[in-house]
Amino acid sequence: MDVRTITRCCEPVLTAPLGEDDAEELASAFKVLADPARLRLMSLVANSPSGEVCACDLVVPLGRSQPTISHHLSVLVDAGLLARERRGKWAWYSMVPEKLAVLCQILAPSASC
Amino acid sequence: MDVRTITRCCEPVLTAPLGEDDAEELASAFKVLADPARLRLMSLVANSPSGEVCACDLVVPLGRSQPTISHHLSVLVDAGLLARERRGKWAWYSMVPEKLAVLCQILAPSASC
DNA sequence: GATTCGTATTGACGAGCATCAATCTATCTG
DNA sequence: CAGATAGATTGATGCTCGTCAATACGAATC
Repeated sequence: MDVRTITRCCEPVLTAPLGEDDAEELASAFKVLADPARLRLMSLVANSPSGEVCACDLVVPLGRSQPTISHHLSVLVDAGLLARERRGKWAWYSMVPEKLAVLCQILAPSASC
Repeated sequence: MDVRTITRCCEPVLTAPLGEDDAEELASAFKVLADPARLRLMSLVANSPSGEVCACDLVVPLGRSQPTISHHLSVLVDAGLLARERRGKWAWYSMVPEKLAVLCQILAPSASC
């Protein structure tokens, strides 16, 4: 199972025993969400009217250093939860909402489909 | 926001900016899921025909020591994801599926409701 | 080309946690 | 009560990771 490639609805992991490899992979996906700074970053991007946010506008509201913000943004991009686009000196980030829905469906398929 | 007390549907955190305290709490909830041993334990309980599993039947399939299994089960119970019932010498565990659905709805409200 | 500015990377430090061995607690059975 | 068994707790260890200071990279401007 590759969490990052699952796209169709209703792939309920909790309706079949989970092997060690699959569990490791799914745990890695949740690990990305298990950090308050990353959740706040996603929240700020998700609530931007334009649908994207400049990295330069994320350091102050988060209250962390610039390298820390850059690190968390990279983790979110690597996980496929955010998309990065460079424009000149600035980096703009936008949501990839499908990834969240996939994790949701894995957890609670009965609630979604 | 108290993740463990939210019961109604559609409480989309990602449609409103997330404060540091709320983010910390939500991150803690995901941290519980961000471990392969705990995911496998939940998977085994969720797939039990009787709806409950004796702790004595979880040590061997997980391939971890008895104290480690006991530790993870306690974490899951404390998070409200599993319920524990003692019967004599044995401890039986069952799912509390509502908690998973709550996390799902927080993440991807549009997919569920 | 030199400077400036935004972002990414590197290295180091400290906290948190998954794990196990040893021990303790509780319950059942002679 | 004594022994046995299931589960929880304690203490220690090693690893992961969030964080920051310092630095490197890249693009725009002069």
